[in-house]
Amino acid sequence: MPSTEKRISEKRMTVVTRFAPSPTGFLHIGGARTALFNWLYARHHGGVFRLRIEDTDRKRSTDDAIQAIVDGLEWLGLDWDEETVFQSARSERHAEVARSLLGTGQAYYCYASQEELEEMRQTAKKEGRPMRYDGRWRDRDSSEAPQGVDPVIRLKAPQEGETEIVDQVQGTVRVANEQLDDMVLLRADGSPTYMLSVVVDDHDMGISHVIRGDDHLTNAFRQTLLYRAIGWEAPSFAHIPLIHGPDGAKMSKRHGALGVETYREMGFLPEALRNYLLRLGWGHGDDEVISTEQAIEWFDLNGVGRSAARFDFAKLSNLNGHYLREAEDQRLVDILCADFYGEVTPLGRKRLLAGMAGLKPRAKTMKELADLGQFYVSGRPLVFEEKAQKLISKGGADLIAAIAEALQKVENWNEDELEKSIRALSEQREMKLGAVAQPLRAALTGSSVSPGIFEVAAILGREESLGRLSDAQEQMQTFSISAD
RNA sequence: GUCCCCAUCGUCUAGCGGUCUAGGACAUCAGCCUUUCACGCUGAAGACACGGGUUCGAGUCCCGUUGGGGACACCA
Repeated sequence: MPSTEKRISEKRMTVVTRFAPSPTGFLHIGGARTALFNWLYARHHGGVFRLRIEDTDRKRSTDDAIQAIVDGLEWLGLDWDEETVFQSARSERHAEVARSLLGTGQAYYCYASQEELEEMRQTAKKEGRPMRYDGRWRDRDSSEAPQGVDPVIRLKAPQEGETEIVDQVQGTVRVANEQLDDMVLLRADGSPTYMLSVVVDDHDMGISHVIRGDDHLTNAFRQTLLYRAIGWEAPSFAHIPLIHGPDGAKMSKRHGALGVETYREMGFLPEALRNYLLRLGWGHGDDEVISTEQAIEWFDLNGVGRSAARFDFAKLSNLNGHYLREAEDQRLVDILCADFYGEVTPLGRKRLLAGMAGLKPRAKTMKELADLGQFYVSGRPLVFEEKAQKLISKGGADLIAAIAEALQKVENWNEDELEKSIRALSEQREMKLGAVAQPLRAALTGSSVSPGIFEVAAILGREESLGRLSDAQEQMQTFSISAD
């Protein structure tokens, strides 16, 4: 009723945002984006980004999940400020606020049973009314309370009028108070509900901006009512659209959402995921490739779109390929050895590093990069892919021998000399260069696809290259004689 | 069922009344490059959901329809 015209003056207060996941599973992609937006908003404004673990549901919360969330945020490079708040540790404070509301008449004890509540929902549904608690204990005296029933504390919410929130993304949204019921603040066992905890914690933590998923929009109304009842000023809300799966439905743990660690395992780089997530629902003109530094400078709530976006692996892969090409070779080698290969010898690492420039542009993910570079770290003899076997068989033992012979004569084992030698051989045999280069590639890499073969041979070195050539020669007989 | 939100190429989006014969990116297709595969470059195809208004003028504002999504716990 108070004309909500109260101007939220652009005060110079510090921006404090938070990411508040419940540790019931991994950090999924939607949560990661919410965290990213909060982080960017805080960093952009030189504010504070905090982490709060909403573990009030002790039955479903696990330490593993907390660890997964922390690991996920760290991997993504989203660092938070100040100490992490564990909601479960604050239940006494939450209960205290609920009780104080009892004192001011803004809340009341309710003794309704589960059965009664279920019945209310059924009737409401049947009568086409919103499914809500009917307020039967609103004005009843506790003296009427049934014996042996532990009551819950409910908020005495206004039943008429409407509640409005001015959302930074969704704009002004109002809902009739009739739609909102007297929500439970404190459970029968004395534990606080989510709605209460969130409001108290956000207030106590000094959160100025609540940026979260769209699915919380209706909660914002209830929370607004609570803020009002307590007499606190509500933070600024920004409800960002959800990420949908390729099928257009909300991504959830049940529905296609993967933990960030899975993206890591699939070979995506954190900076690529950050860039992709940023562009999912946020835009800055035609800019696509946006560095994190640039993102901090540009990020802004009014760049956030209002409609849900579908997750698209193809675009993420493309972006990943871009960042892969930009990445330092040494870093790539380190990731490969740590996450994708088993034991890698120092020599293998050296070759991998030397060959990285040629490998990089051919991969979109670290996984692909790992497969592509496998031949640099594998010991002899190589396992030959089917296509490689065919290439070698087709060329014939004679050709492999000729190649080996030609290479043996190369004095300076470098890319140029090697190329000259093979070109000469192909001319001499009146063959196209490819007809010679492909069998050579197959013998040196075990594959039909690789970086430039002379570069590969140069990096592998004379001894290794000739060794692989003779391996191919020896193993030829064992190749399934698939003429084609 | 009730309430809320959304609606531009297949996907992500630019567009904040005229400069839109609607731009970019990914994906797709064609070509160039080439020892393979990529990378890179060039080009092609491809969208304002529909219907009413408002206005000199609407992708841009309003209403409705349709379609999608979300929320309705002593879960968070």
